[in-house]
Parts: sequence; structure tokens; C-alpha cells
Amino acid sequence: MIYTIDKNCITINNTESFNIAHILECGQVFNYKKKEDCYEVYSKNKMAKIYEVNGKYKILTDDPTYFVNFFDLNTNYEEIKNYLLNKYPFLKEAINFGYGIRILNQDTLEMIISFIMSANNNIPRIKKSISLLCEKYGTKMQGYYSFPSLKQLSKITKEEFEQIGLGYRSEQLVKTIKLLQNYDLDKLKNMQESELIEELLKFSGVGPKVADCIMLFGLGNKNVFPVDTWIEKVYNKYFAKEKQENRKIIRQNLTKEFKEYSGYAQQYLFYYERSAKIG
DNA sequence: TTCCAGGTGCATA
DNA sequence: TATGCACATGGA
Repeated sequence: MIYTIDKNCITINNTESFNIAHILECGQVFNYKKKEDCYEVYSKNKMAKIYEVNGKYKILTDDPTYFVNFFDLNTNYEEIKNYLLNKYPFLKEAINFGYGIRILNQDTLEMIISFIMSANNNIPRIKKSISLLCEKYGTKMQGYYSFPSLKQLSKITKEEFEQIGLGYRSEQLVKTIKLLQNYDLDKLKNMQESELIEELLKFSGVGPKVADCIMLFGLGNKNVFPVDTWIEKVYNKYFAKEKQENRKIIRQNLTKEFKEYSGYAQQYLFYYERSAKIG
């Protein structure tokens, strides 16, 4: 166990597989802010402040149980990293670089909305739009705004989405939110993978890559390997005998190789590749 | 100014 | 089923 809980504080005692910068900046989550002395992470209508104190982390929150699950604190990441390192030596640099990554268990609705916004977009801009979305349409909490509920989302017009910089994704968002009315999101948690992908693809703005991200970050499915522009670069660098641009084939090959470790391997590689490129 | 970003939808063959 | 193009926007 890497953590202990005392009232409103979770203490991370072992930081070998918990680094808040790695966790937040590896592209799986957009709704957080870096403050002078801590990070603030927002999820649904909850918030946690993460402080680094004497080489440990203190996570302050009104709902420790929620954030224990959110940060996936009951999963042993040392085992996962050792498995990957032993089987795939070429991952060494990526895992050493992002040693403190954990795959977050995020809210399904929030992931659907956020990753529709992410298509053909860049991370700083996605973060900005989501921050504005919460400020304008979420509920005012103590010192922050909640992510808008489905009811709040359903009142947002296409034009209003455009005003927070969402461009042509605005219409897709309106369509998807309409489809989500009277929709049981919990049923997604009990579906088999192939059936689940088919179901997610019914949402406007959700293609194969966004569906994979929703499954990985919002439904706990580690068997998927989202292939975006960065992973395409990685694939052609480490795996491909000849240049492969068909992302469907890239995904097939990677999931076949990494199986239930796909999601983890994907995050280490994505974070390393993107960080190296943008400095 | 041009290129690129956690791609998708749609028309066409 | 596979391919190719249009699509808003802003940072680098």
C-alpha cells in the first residue's frame, strides 16, 4: 500500500510510482491547474489539492475515497512497470522518464465530452476550453467550478460551444449530449469490448481513437491502445519494418502485442514521445 | 505565413 | 470496405 488516509488527507508514502506532474501532464486529463505551491485537480463536482512535502505527497480533499479510486491507488504500478521492462527492454527510457504515471479512473461523461473536444486539437487549447466550460456552465463550488452535469450540458447551444473555442466540434457535442439524455451510462461498464466500441461509435464526434480514450480513462479498460499522431510516430520509430500510416492496423498490432498492458504502455510512450518533442 | 494538434464525418468508388 | 478531403481554432 503506497498511501494512508487521515481524515481529509491522503498521504502518498512511496513516490516511486506516483509523480503528480507525470500523472497530470501525460495527456489523460485536462481539468486541472498548476498553482504556485500545489496542483488542483477537478473531477465531476469534486476537487483535490496535491502538495509535495518532504519527498511525499499530501492530497487534500473532502472526498478521500473518491480520489483513492481516481488516482488508482490500489493498483501496484511497480509490478506493471517490471513486467513491461522485462518483456520490452526498449520501453526502458520511456518508463524511466514517466515512472510516476498512473492511469486515472475518471468520470465517463466527462471523458466523452472532453475527448470529443480533443480531436485534431492540442492539449493547451483543450484545457482552456474545458476550464471555460466549467466556469460558464458548471456549478460554483468553494474556490472552483464543477464540471457541468448532463442537465447543465443540455442547455448549452452550438453557438455557446463555439464561443469557448470549440470550432466545428460544437455541433458534435450538441448532438452527443442530446443522445445522452435518458441514456444509462452505467450500462457501458458491463459491456464486452467489441460491443462497447460499437456503442461508443454511435456518439457524434467519437471515432476509434476517442472511443479508446473513453474506454481507457473513463471505463477502466486497459486492453485498448489509442493511436493518435504521437503514437503513430512512436510505432514507426520502434516497431514498423516499413512505414505504416493506417492507424487501424497500428492499433491492431499494438493491442495484439501488449494485450491487457496496452493502456499502460501507451501512456508511457505517449508522454515520453510528446515531452521529448515539445521540450 | 505555414504547419500542426490525443481525428471524425462524409462522399465517392 | 477503403481512400481522400473538409473541417475551426490558436500556438509555435
